[in-house]
Amino acid sequence: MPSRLIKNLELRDDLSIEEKNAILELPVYEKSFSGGEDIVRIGDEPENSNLLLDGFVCRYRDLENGGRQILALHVPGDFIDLQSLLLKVMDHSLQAVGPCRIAIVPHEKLKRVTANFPHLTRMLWLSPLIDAAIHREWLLGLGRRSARARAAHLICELYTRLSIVGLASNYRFALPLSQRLMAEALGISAVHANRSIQALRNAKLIDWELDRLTIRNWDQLVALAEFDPIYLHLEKVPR
Amino acid sequence: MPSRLIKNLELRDDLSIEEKNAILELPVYEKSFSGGEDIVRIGDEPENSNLLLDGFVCRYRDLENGGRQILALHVPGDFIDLQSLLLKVMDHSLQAVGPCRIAIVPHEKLKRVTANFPHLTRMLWLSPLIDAAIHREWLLGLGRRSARARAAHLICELYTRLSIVGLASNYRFALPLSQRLMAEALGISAVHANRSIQALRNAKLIDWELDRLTIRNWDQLVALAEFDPIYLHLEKVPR
DNA sequence: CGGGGTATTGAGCCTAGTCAAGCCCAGTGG
DNA sequence: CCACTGGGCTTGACTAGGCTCAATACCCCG
Repeated sequence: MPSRLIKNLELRDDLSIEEKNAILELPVYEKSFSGGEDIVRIGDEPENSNLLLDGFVCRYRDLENGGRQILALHVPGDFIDLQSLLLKVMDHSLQAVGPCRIAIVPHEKLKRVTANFPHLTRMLWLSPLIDAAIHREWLLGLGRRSARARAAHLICELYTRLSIVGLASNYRFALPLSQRLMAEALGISAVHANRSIQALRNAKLIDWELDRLTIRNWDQLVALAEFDPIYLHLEKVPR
Repeated sequence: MPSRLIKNLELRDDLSIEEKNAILELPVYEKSFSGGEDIVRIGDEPENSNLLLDGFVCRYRDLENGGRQILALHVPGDFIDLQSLLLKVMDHSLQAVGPCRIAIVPHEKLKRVTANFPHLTRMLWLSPLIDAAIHREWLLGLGRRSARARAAHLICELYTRLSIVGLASNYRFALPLSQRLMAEALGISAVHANRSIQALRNAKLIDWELDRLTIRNWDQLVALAEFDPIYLHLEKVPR
């Protein structure tokens, strides 16, 4: 259902009828993955790009010593590997975090869109550009923020991103990450992730039981994380 | 001189005569900056994008506690902020590392290119996509590599990127970074950067005196860094 | 009831941060 | 020519944040 894509793009700029039709006419087929399954692997040369419909997906890289770093987390509505249209060879892998559903769009069709719809093309390119902006924010965190602040920042980011696609509200959302995955995203060990999260709990900033996370003090969480959503580029402006 | 841009794009795919002309006809004006000068600041809404002609530029972000993280380093030939064409508001700052020269291209003209030259447009979008790929590689490093491996990796990356634009050869190149900047890029303190670099020197992997860096043992440096240039997407293929 | 994955807690260690001092070198001004 | 200054590099000593190993508890599910 690329209608999810339309809704997502329209958060950032209006689309014309023709552009919406062009999206709706994209021949997509859907596919489901279960948690832990790889969707695309490093070294692959995909002929399709994937739109995440339901569930969570991460990008990751492994190191020889067994270390693994989660490079990005994706929420429903994200075009998770549009970049493979131009970059050809995958430089990282994509994995389903939990059960998820994906719409597969052939590169060939996307290329046709780029030939006929310049503005829509720009709108599609927003997605990898915002991914890059999020990468930069994570770089700042991994380089300079404390483990606690990084955890707080990730929670702020996920809450914000889930809110705009209607999957979070009232400071509550379903967080399908194990502490191990959280640790892999934050660049720390699982043990330390546990302690960092407990610090947030003890400071009464969050509750997190099973997979439901509740933010108990948004302002303090934002302050601790130095979270500023500017990097998510949520403004609706002509692009 | 956008001819530098043409040369750079042609590393990754051929351009037609018309496409080259379209680039050459871009009205650019040049500007020089001295080391430490900001080129664009976080929060700005630029109406131009910048092509780096000479010198080095970094992207960076500051934290309230005074910490600063360098998010990316750019070498001559890089289109350093094409993303501002779509993202409108800068989510980070750009600073000249040393004296540098820049070609300024109005967004309006670039937009016209995207309307008329789909393939050239895709080629231009390569630049921020490769930036994102480099971001991901740095994320892996900041999250999981040791300080020494990170330093080694940065050296491998810079050598590779400078080689393809003719600014490095025979395992030697001009490295205009102070150890403080190196530390800010690697996400460590200046003191620790010093010790990490000395470790590389003592292991006879590199020499680094003044601003000339010599790689004494490429293979070992690559092995220590687990450097694989796949993420630089250097293949020349139809895009 | 048993097993696997996940969360929690403690103990000891090590990487990297902080603070501080000294060094070298280039540039400046007397 | 020399004293002075400031920036970058180097080193030492101490501290702290985060890692590893290990044991225990927990919970879901079969």
